[in-house]
Amino acid sequence: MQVLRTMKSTSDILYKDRAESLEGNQSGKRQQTKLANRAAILEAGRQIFAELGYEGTTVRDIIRRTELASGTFYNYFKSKEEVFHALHDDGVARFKPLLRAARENAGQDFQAFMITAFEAYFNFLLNDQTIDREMAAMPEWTRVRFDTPESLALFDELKGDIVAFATEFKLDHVDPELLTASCVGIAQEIGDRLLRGRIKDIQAAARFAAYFVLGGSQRVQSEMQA
Amino acid sequence: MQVLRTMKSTSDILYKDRAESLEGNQSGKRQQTKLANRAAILEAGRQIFAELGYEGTTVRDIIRRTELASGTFYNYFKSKEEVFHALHDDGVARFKPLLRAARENAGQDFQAFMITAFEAYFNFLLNDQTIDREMAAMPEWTRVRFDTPESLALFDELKGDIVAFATEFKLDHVDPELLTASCVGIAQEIGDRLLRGRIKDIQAAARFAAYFVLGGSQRVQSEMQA
DNA sequence: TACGATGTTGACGCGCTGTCAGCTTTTCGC
DNA sequence: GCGAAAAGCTGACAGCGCGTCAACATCGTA
Repeated sequence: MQVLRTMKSTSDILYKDRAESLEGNQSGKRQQTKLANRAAILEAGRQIFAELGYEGTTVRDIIRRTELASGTFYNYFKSKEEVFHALHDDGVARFKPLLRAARENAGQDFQAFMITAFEAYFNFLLNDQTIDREMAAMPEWTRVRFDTPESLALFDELKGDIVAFATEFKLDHVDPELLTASCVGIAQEIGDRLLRGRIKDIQAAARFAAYFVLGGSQRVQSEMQA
Repeated sequence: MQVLRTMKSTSDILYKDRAESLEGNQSGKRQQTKLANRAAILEAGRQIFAELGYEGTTVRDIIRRTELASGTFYNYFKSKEEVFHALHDDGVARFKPLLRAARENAGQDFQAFMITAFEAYFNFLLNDQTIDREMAAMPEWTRVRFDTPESLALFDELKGDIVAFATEFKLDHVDPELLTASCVGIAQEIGDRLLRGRIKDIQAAARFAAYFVLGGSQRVQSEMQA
């Protein structure tokens, strides 16, 4: 049985939009069911991953939460991994504009950019319906981390921004690769602690991270040119 | 058939030592085979994980590389996850003394401590027989990350060191939790890029990270007290 | 309406999981 | 040494998830 009625407000619309952009968007009944099925699988996946963790969930668990037959799953995704990647990329796509906004609003102000960017990331992590959020909050020892092309593209964009500011501020002895890596590492590790409640204050954390990066870059610059 | 002859130089001796410290160490034949079996499973696990990745390997793959029967595996470990954790903790245990040495040698010199610690970590990552190394080098999108109690203990020790230095240098407005998180994040992210060859020069990376942390801490201190 | 195209269904074979009754080896008391 | 008991190894087995595919249902089209 196909799924058509199970359209649930926010996230499904997102999935649908994304899917539409990938395929031709004639709106025959065929196309509609395909979209609805894809959305249903993704939504089910999101729920199940949040409940059972990545390792714990099976393709069967996901498909059982929909009204589809097991075989149908494989018309849409190759594996649970692919579902997770789709959900992850979805999150990245939603975050991207926030990073862009941070850049636009900051103008030439490196510090403002950093503060806004970190704060946007932390807020996103805590408030958006990211799968990563639910999973990081789980008390497991074994975590999964994803480096999809989508994430890597985001990192590259960030690196571009950072290089631009670094040039502007004459940080010519600061390796952009190392600097970007550091920013990402700091964001991830602090983000993780925010998710687990070991750190509470988002704004304080964002300011910390921003000042840290600024001070760090300058120090590297002065030490390296010596 | 039990395994006794398969003793292979370095790593097995490690496993054996660790296991011995856990159990009573009478050296009856029984005890000896237990040690050898445990070591054989761990060594097989190390190999298979490196070949097939975490997700890709099964308990059967591991046990098949030893001369033991499938049921025997469960006398030693509950799952492949537990094998991985044991291997991981093994690595942590080998790294710990390196961190201690860095602290001892540095004396009151924060900068020296940071440089040595980062360099020790990066060298360890690249040269020691860590499973994490082999796995990070794999071109996968889906990675695993482990936070065993052993790792967490290491982080705590690091945090202790950092707090000591922070006190010494009057960085009283720098949140130790955030600072430690940043150090760990930087180390991990740069370490990852070293493993994948995106960054080559270990010493340069270590100096970068150290100066970055020092400059970052100072900047945070001055900004936060303002 | 009728027919091809497209998509769905669920049963099937395969491989992995964790267990357990039966067997082999070691230990221990005498 | 010897024999019984304890410890531990073994591999077959039931249960389940995986990915496939022939049969079936539904849609698009003339």
